[in-house]
Amino acid sequence: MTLDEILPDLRRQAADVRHAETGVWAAAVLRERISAGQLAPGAKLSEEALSEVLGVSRNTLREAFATLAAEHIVTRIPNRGVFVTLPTADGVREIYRARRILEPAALLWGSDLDTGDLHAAVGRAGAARAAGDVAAMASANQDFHAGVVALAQSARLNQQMAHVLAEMRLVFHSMAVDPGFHAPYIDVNARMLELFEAGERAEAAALMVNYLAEAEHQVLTAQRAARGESAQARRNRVGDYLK
Amino acid sequence: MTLDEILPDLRRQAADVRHAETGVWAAAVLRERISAGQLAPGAKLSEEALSEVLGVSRNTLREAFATLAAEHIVTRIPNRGVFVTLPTADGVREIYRARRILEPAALLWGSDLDTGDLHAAVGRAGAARAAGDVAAMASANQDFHAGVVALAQSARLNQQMAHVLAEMRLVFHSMAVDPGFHAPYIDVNARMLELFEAGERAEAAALMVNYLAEAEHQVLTAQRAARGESAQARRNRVGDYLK
DNA sequence: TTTCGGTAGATTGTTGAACAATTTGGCAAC
DNA sequence: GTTGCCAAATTGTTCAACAATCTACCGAAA
Repeated sequence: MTLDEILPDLRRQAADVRHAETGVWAAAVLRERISAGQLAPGAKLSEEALSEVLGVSRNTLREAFATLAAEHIVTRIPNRGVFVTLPTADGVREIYRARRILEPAALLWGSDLDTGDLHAAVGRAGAARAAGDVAAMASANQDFHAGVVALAQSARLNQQMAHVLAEMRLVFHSMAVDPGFHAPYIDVNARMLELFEAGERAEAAALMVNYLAEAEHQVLTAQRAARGESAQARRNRVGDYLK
Repeated sequence: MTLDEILPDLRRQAADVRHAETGVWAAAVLRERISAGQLAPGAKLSEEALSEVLGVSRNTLREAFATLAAEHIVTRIPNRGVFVTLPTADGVREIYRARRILEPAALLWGSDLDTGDLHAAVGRAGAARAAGDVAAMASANQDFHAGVVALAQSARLNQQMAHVLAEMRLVFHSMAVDPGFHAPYIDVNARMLELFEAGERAEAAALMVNYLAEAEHQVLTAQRAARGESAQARRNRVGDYLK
């Protein structure tokens, strides 16, 4: 999907902006659009076009860009512009290095007082699989892993995990995802939750480590496969904005 | 130390700014000054005064503020201004919740290929203690713990830890630190490194968990003690900028 | 005296225009 | 097919202005 196609949409959303927080608002709008895949990885975010469409000044838009860049959602190349981050293989490995620390550690040392969100996520994932809804399956899976990190009860780790998952969505958007990709992991998640609640934390953590290693491998493989065939398409898409 | 006192200093530093990156540069200058304690927690960062002194426009300065706010170094209150973050007890607890995940996990699952930085930090800490240099002791201790997280080999976790340690410096700047505060931890660090290199990772991680629990308790106690006696002084200091 | 509004001044939030610096792409010359 | 240079487009940054909001001050009422 190109920038031009969602311009009307964005224009509609740019009706009510109040004093004090326009920059935050603009960042939220862009974050949301990127997360939904409407602004694809590699796309250039033109200052002039976006500021016009969002109805904010270039200065305010730049404040939003600074926020998104800090979240790695967007990449700034000096004097060239701002682009939706296009995940690389190294980027994927970096993501999983972080996840292999955060998630097992949360299982080992986190609080076991409230696992409601985890149960809910497992439930949603199962329902999504039954309904054959791939997007809902992916979303529920992300919720589960965010919930695991939430066991650590640290706002900044939750935020970090949110950023990591946002970048994972970019990874998925930058390649074709096999419809059966997420399905096998649903049972693994359920099993992890079971172990965790039974007090078998070390086992749960070990399962998480295995899960993440396996997932990383699959993602890297899929990404490698996608890279070749979509390189030309991506060039075209980016070309739209550079022109 | 008040803003007025370091204005000349900043003005000197604001000589060479180039195209493309002024905002980043301004953020770096402020980050450095805050880290060094020259801009104390609670101090208001006036847009007009700072932009004038740094020789950047208010717009560019605001871009820097957005970056620092994302790092929690600075707190933005809408329509009131930007302040150097004044750590609260809850803030301290939040920091230690994150550290109790990151640091033990890095010891458990991190790479053991390069412990050079850790040995160096332990060495520096010992030398600093021998020399009675409290600041160097604190700095070396921070280097050690940053080095532990670095074992995870994740750029974003390293960055997260850097932010956490920056906020810890704010905590120390917001209270009087007992000269003997850091000394006992030097041996604990050395012992942790010893265990880690002997392959006793679980033991090293357990020691880390204890260390962090103990440190959190001490910091909270010291903070509580400092809060009452310095409340008036802080009010005065902040008052300088509100005038 | 204390409290309650209300107003004036100061500061932040945001915009739009302007110019400087850099990149890009085309075009000529070799 | 390179190489070098120029023109157009885009980003980087500043400046001045105005809107919105907060703070502090001050007089009126209790």
